[in-house]
Amino acid sequence: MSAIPIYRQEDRHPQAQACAACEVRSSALFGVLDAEGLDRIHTFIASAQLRPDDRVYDRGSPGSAVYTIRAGVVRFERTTERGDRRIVRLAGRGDLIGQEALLQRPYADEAVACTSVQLCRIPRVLIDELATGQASLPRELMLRWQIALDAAESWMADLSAGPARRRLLRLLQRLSAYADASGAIWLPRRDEIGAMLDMTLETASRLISAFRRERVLELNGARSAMLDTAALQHALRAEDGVSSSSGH
Amino acid sequence: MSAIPIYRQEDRHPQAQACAACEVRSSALFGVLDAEGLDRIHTFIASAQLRPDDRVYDRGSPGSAVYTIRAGVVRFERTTERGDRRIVRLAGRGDLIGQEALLQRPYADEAVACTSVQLCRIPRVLIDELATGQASLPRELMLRWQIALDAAESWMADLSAGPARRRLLRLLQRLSAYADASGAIWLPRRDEIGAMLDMTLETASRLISAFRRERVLELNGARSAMLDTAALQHALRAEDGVSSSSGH
DNA sequence: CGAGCCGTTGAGGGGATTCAAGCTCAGTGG
DNA sequence: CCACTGAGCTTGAATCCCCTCAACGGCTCG
Repeated sequence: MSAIPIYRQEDRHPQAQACAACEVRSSALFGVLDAEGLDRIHTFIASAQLRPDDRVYDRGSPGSAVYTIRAGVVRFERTTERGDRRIVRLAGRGDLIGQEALLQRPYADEAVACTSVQLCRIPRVLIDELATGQASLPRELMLRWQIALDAAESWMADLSAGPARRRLLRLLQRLSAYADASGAIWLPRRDEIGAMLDMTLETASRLISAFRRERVLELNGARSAMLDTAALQHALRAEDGVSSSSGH
Repeated sequence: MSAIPIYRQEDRHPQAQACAACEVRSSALFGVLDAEGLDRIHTFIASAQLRPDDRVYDRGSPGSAVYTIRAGVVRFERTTERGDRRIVRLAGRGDLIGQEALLQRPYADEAVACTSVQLCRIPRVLIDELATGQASLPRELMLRWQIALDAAESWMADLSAGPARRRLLRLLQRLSAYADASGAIWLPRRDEIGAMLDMTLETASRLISAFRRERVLELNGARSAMLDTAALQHALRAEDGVSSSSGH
């Protein structure tokens, strides 16, 4: 960027340049920092590239860093007492994850890459240090927490209630928010859909097949699909409109 | 408390004395403040008594205060696009609610008293003011956020999956954490159980009846019951043990 | 090329919903 | 005093959605 003084260009750590050029910076945690601030922290931040099913961190492990998602989709899993796993939430581009590390607490969930994922690892000590100087940082952190809380609650409200068909339609609607440049969405494996929506993989498969017949969805390789958003909205309205108003 | 200087006793605002004597103070937000700190803030804090079904705040209304729950149970509700309400989480003694107000955001949920509830209303501006002086306050706030996030995710993980019987057993287990001095738990109305666990009120009623026959539960007036925790644990183990290990 | 993973589809059964009737209990007013 | 009412709870019967069990096909990979 032309605003950066030339004499510092050569001094700057490659990662500092990467941070300055980062396309999610304005919406991410360190959006509040200026170029000088970035210079101070660059050596501690590491960017990483994950492949599908790579773990970001495990539930219960001592948290020493938070992560900003630059690209891709990450899921949060828990294992119930009965031993089956549940996916409780998704996170995507611009989201901050693993914030419990800032409180020196173990991670609350297992975080796993759904798609290929790019993220930045930010050590806890770095945030601690910055928080004393940068007054706006705590507020920024609280905002991230509220975003996560809101996501968890809204996931609960409209992905865990009603008939299987409606839950899956709602999930597709959410996945469309994570669509890539070509408009293709990440389509979970059938058993992953089951873990998200509390249904069996067979039910998920039958529904996906139905949506294909209804032209709501068009498969595009194994884990990718194109959505017909108009047809999706139509199907959702049909779900919400017809049946009785109490319960489901 | 004998540690409080006598000459200040008469000066102290009644609310300041109430705060100093508050039995949840050590676990609540202002546990980090000393007597002097309490003196400064007392005039802004108002305690309130709510009756069942009284609303603390509405979703969407501009948040100007957070609340600490001193006694009772509060539920968070959302209304789905289809028009039916869902209860996404509970909060109880010692919990901080409505934190989104600190970010000058509208409340994310409707908060409603389940039992009779005692709480303290803390204006946003008061927290803003204290945050500049009291360095430990932001950390304390973040901790509350993480507690809320964890509650929402664990609610999702074990109250929204599996057969109706198991979900209701799990709910009873959670409600036992909010039992009063006599050991009695708050028992929701049948349609409220439905809104929490995504089942019809008839199913909830049938299950409650079954639990009474099995001596897991003994009704104790309309909204109150005694739990046999041993029988409850036994029933839960039976649920988790017998059936197949995949799905439910 | 057989093994294993993932997805699809079918048949049958069971658990939860739907529809319906009746019950208790508190509040109200004749 | 007691029928009247309505809200909440219970229970029954029938239906249906979804789960369970099962078989099969496509695909990758050793």
